[in-house]
Amino acid sequence: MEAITHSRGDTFPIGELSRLTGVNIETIRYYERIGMLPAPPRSEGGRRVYDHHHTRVLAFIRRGRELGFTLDEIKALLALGGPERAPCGDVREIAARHLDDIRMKIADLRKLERLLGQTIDRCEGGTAPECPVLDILSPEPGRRA
Amino acid sequence: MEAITHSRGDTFPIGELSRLTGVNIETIRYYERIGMLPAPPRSEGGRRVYDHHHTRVLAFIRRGRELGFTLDEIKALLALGGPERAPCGDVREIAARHLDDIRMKIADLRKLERLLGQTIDRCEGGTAPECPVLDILSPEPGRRA
DNA sequence: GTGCATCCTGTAGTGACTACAGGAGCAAGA
DNA sequence: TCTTGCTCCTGTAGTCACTACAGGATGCAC
Repeated sequence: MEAITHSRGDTFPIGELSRLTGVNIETIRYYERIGMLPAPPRSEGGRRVYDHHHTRVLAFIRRGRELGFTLDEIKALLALGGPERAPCGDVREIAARHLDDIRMKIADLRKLERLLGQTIDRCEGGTAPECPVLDILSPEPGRRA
Repeated sequence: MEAITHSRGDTFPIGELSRLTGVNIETIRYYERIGMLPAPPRSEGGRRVYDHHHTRVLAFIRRGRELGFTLDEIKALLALGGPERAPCGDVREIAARHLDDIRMKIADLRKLERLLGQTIDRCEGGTAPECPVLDILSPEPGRRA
């Protein structure tokens, strides 16, 4: 009463993997090409045959990307989380560095939010000769003629 | 006692424009190629000769990029802020849309910050077989062996 | 057996740069 | 005058993380 598309219960083609993980088919093949995702076995007809393991790895990659990790960072995490779950400290370091980045990004964006918000508030619409939005971008506050 | 590099007081070569605005030389040429920055006149030897106007436009572009506008948005703003400072309402709309984006980005990053922060806190370092950082990425909370 | 969805490979495009090769111009010093 | 060395030129290719498309093969249901 579920998963009718699976041919043998636990293997499935690329389209199904795509549906399961929400990762675009083209992107899956791209990941394989650049070595992010292990190349799966092929069917007689040459089609990729995936199993649950691929779903896990791909979901991991996807989540990592959503969290803003680069593919290289994710590759490192995957390697660390591999066969024997090597030094957790290493994993932690990657994550901590990443957290710093995130905090800086947030700080920048908030500054920007304030600036842009205030500026828009000062804007009346219409065809005023002095537009605060354009002025905040201009490095020279004085010159408007 | 200043600006020795300027040959004639108010015109200067690309390297100087780069220094003045903090924009990479290659990027300046790139902007010219894609029509972001007006092509300057050339010297006899074929070198680009810039003046203060270019500094202003380029600084505008740079600031816009720092604030996260795309080049297309900046192009639109530049057009709007052009010869006759057309409808300020249009400018406002671009900026407002952009502000929405920024707010969403901030919200996302904060969620992420919390998640990552909590996870790292739970991490002891060492070579523990169970690493919370790797687990937050794993879609299956149960499976660790 | 026919139609059609799904899959395959390979290439090229995206945005916003950045890097490099290979050469020309230019200014200052010996 | 010549040389050194910096700046500049064009053009092309690389980056990241995809995305899109062409042109063809496969697989499955009816």
